[in-house]
Amino acid sequence: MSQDSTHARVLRGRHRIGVDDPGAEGQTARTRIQDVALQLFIEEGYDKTSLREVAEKLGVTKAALYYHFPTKEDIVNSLIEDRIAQVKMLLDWANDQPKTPEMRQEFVRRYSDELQSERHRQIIRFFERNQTTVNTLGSGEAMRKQMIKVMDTLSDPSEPHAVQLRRTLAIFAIHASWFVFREREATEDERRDAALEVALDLVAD
Amino acid sequence: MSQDSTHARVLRGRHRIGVDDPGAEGQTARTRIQDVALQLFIEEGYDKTSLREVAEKLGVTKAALYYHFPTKEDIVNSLIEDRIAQVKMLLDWANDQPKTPEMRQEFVRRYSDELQSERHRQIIRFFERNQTTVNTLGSGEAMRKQMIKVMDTLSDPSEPHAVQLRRTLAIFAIHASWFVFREREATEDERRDAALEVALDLVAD
DNA sequence: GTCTATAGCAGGATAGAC
DNA sequence: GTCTATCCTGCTATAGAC
Repeated sequence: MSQDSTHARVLRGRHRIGVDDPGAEGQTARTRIQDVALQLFIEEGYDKTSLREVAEKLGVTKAALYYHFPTKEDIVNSLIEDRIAQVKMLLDWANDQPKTPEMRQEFVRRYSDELQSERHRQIIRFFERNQTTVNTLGSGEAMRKQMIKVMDTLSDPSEPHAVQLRRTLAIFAIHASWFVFREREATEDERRDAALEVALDLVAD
Repeated sequence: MSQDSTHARVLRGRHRIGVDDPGAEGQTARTRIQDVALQLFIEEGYDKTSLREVAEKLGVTKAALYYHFPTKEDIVNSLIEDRIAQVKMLLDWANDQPKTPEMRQEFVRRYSDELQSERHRQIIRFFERNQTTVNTLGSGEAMRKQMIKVMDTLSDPSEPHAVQLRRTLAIFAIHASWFVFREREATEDERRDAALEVALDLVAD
């Protein structure tokens, strides 16, 4: 064995994060970092997750991360911007529609469908579990404002308060369904069906 | 001016946190610390709030805090334990009642009433905004388990999933109402009435 | 694109005087 | 009960080689 076998062993765990040209799974260095960071941010919280941890889980060093993202916050910002863009498409669609009960139901259906994407589900979980962090970020403020637009799509301030709240709850029903059925045995399909049934009823007339 | 006038000026800002014998406002040193910490934990997040900040806002030093609470986490634990005790009284009442729609409605009414207390509203806000922190605390786990008991009070696993979700949403309706009406003009009375109306409907048959 | 090394700072917590 | 002073640890971020 050579003298530096220990060092070599350590280095063996390391590798490039990813090339800009997406690999077989379509993962770039950027998305790989986002994935790992997002998971840790959900599990341990944004503040308690250090870049050292993220780097280790990726098998690289902290400094390598800084090549892809200028700061820790920028990792979060990039995630939130993806989410904002996604919801914006929903809102753009809704803006071209008449404000009917059918539109609201279709909106809810699309909102639910769109959360089939594991990534977006995770971003929402991140958002819910790190609210104080998100509130200090510019992108967090943008997401809050967008949430208000979603509320405006489902009801408007001229309606009775109870109606406004009831309609808004449709979105909460979908979000909360993961929490509620985590403790009760239910398959993912059952969860989605139940959430949709309740949400659709909440926005009906 | 004496030589140490600057030092004296600094010290003038300091005072004892409180005596064990409650003052005019019934505030002990302990509750004063809890109040200030709770507010900061909500605004900036638990992790981003330093004990230095809490101490400064109270006009004392960090070390003084450590006399009243052995660790930073213990401040949070003390708060959560207060909340758990409060909800436990509600659950104890519910356990002596038959499982009828009327009981559920009365439960919801009591749950809403009990949140007239600013302190408990704040603890809930703290909970919602610092979920990742709370998840690493023993007391947080206890509160999560208690939430499941609340769900069990309003419905049970033998019912259809949509019914379970719908009933559970009654509690979310009350919690979410502060968020929803923060953006829309509504008085506190209007907020409470709307929340109660929606919540009562959700647990009705 | 990744590394080693380190600057620079802030946090939680403790010791011991008063 | 409160203070000053300090320890220790861990973090974000940067410099500069390869």
